[in-house]
Amino acid sequence: MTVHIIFPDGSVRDFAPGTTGLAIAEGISKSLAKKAVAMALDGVLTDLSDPITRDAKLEIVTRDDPRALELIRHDAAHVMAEAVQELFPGTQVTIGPVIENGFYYDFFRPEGPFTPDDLPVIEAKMREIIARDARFTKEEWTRDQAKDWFATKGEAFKIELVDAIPADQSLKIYRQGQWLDLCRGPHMTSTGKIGNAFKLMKVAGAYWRGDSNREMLTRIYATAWHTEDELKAYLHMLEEAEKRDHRRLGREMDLFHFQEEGPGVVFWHGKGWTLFQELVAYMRRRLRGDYQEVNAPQILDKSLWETSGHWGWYKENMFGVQSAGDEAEDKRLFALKPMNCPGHVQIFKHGLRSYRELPLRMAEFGVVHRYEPSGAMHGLMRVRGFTQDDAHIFCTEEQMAAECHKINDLILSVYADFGFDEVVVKLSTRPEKRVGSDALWDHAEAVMTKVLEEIAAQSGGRIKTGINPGEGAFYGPKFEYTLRDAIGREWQCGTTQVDFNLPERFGAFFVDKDGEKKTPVMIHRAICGSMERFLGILIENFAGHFPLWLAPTQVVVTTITSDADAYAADVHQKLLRAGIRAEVDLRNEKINYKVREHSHAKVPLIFVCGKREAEEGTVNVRRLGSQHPTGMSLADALAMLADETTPPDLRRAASAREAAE
RNA sequence: GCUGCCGUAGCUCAGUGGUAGAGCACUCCCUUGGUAAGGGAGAGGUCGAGAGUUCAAUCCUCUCUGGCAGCACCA
Repeated sequence: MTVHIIFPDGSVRDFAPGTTGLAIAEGISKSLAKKAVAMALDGVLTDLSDPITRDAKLEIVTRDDPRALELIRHDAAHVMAEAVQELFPGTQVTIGPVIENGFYYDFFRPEGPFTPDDLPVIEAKMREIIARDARFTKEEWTRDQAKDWFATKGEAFKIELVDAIPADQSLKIYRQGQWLDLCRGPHMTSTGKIGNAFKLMKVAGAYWRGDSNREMLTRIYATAWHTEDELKAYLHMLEEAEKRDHRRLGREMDLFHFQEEGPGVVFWHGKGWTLFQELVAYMRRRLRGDYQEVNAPQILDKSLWETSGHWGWYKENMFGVQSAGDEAEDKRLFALKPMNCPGHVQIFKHGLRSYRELPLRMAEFGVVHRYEPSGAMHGLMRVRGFTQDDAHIFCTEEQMAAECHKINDLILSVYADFGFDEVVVKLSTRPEKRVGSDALWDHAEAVMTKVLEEIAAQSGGRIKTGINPGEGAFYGPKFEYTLRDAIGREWQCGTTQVDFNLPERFGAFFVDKDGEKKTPVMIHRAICGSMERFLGILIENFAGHFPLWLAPTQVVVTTITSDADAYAADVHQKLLRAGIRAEVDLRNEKINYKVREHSHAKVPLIFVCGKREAEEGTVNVRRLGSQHPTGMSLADALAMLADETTPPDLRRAASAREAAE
C-alpha cells in the first residue's frame, strides 16, 4: 500500500501511508524542509506534520508563499494571546481570527479593557515568544478533556466554544511551548516563523459572538506581513487613507461642516453644494427620457406610515413631527419621511392607471431622515438626513427582468463615468422575517438569478457577481452594487429591490388589457444611494482632486503684480461668461504664496496673468500638481476649458450628435 | 445603542486648582515679488453645557451633549 503524491512539477512519487509533509520535504532537500512552514494538499493548507493518508497533489508551502500570510497572521494571533496571558494573568481568551490586513484577538478582562499603553508591552512580549521559537504541536482531545482543562484555567468562553463545535468534528488543540489553545488550524511549524513584520494597531470593544446582549470583550487589532517592507507599505497606505479622509478634506476645502446642534445633518457650504448640485444635475440628465421626476412631501400623517408598515417595523428609527406650540389644538402626529416609496405610491394611485403606462418610472431626489444610532454616524458616510437618488418603477411581473437590466445598465454606466470600473453585484435572497408566499419568493428569486447570470455574461467577466443568502429585504429580493475605489476600498452604493408588498398594502392597481384590476410590481432602485455618502466616496476616491467637470472652483485667475489686475479681471469675466466656475485673486501677495494656497485648496487650474500675459493676451496655465505651467492664448484656453469641463454624459451626447450629422 | 478615548481661538495643538498660550488662517501697514509660505503690527477664547467638591474649577467628581475608534445597527 502506498499513497501517490503529485508534485507541482507534475512528477509523481509513492510514499508509505502516514508519511508526513515534513518527511517528504526533508526527502527533497534539507533546505526546503527548513524553509517549509506548511503544505497544501489538493490545494488545502494543512499542517506540515500531518500524516498523508491518501493520494493527493502536494505543495510544500514556504514562508514566502502568498498562502503563508494567513498562517503568519493566525500564528501571531496565538502568540498575542499567549503574551497577554503571560502579562495579565486572569485574562480570558476567546477567539482570534485572521482579517483583511491582519488579525485580532478578543479577550475578556474583569478589570476592564486594555489601553493603547498596553500595546507596546504586549508587542514586546510577543517578540520574546517568537524569539523562543517554540514548535506548534497538535493534539486531539475529547470534549470532556477540553472542558475540564479550560474549567481549571477559568476559561468560560472557551468552554462555550467547545460546546459549539458540531459533534461530528474532532477537537484540536495546538500547543506552543507551555501555552495551548483550541483551534482548527492549520499552523506553521514554530512561532519563530512569524517573523517581526507585525504591529499592534488599536484596542476596541466588541461583543462576545457579535451579540449586543452579551459581554463586551476587549479586542486588540494588529497587522502582520511577510516582510518589514510590506508592513511599512501598509502603514504608509493607512496614512494616505487618512489624508484623503473626506471629513478632513471637507474642512480643508471648505465643502461642508457639522456642528453639535445638528448631529448627523450636513451644513453644505457654497463649494460643497456646487459639487452636490453638479452631481444631481448629472444624475438628472441620465434620467431624462426614461423617468418622470416627482417630489413627495417631507412630512406625512402617521397613519400613512402605519399602512406602509414602517410605523410597525421601523418606528424606532423615525423622526416624529408635530406642532411645537403649547396651545396648538392640532396634535396630529406626522413623521418626517424615512423613505420616498409611500409617497410615490400615492402619486401612482392618483387617478386610474392603465397597463399602457407601465413600466412607469418615478424618480425623486428625495430628502429622507432616519434616526440612526448615535454610534453609527460617520461624516457624510452615515448621516441622519440625506438625499437619495431614488426611483420606483411600477411594472408588471413580465416587465420585471427587463427593468432590472435597464437599471443595471444605468448603474454601471454611471459608475464608469466616475471611473469606477470594478463593480460587484450580489443578489440578496429571502430573509427569515419576510412577507409573501414561498411561491412568490421562488419566482422572484428565479427571475433575479437569471438576470444576475445575464449581467455577468454581458460584462464579459468584468462584473463579478455573488449571492448574499438571507440578506434580502422583508418585501423582496434585491441586487446590491458594490464599487471599488482608488485605494481598493469597497463601497456598497446602488441597489435594486423588487417589492411585492407595498403596492398591495396601499391598494395600488392598474387596469390591465382584459379590463381587470391588477397590482403592479414595484422596483425600488438607487444608484448613488445617498448623495451625501456618494460625495464622501468621491472626495476620498479623488483625494479632493476632482475631475474638472465636478470641481467646485475650476479656475483661479491670479496676478503676479498689480499691473495685470485689469487684465486678470477681464479674463475672469470672460471665463464666467463662458460658464466656467472661475475666481479671481488680485491680492497683493507673492505668486508663490497664491499658488501654494490655491494648490492646497485643490483648484485644478490656475491661470497666472502677469505683465507679459496682459501684453500678449495670453494666460499661463498651471495644472494642479504640475510643476510646468504652459502659456497659451486666452482663446485656446477657453476652447480647452469648454472641452475639459464637459461632463462625460454630455461628451457622449456631443459625439452622438456628430455621428448623426 | 454598547465599550473605551476625546472636546481649549476658524484650523492644528500646548498648558495650569489662583479665570489662558503657540503656529497657520483673519484684519491693517510695509512690500509689486514670475509658479507651493516676504516682513511688521493687531484682533480673536463665558477652555462643549449644567451641577457638585473647594476660599477659588478650564483643570477634580457626576450628569448631559457632541465627536473619534471598534462592535451592534443600516428598512
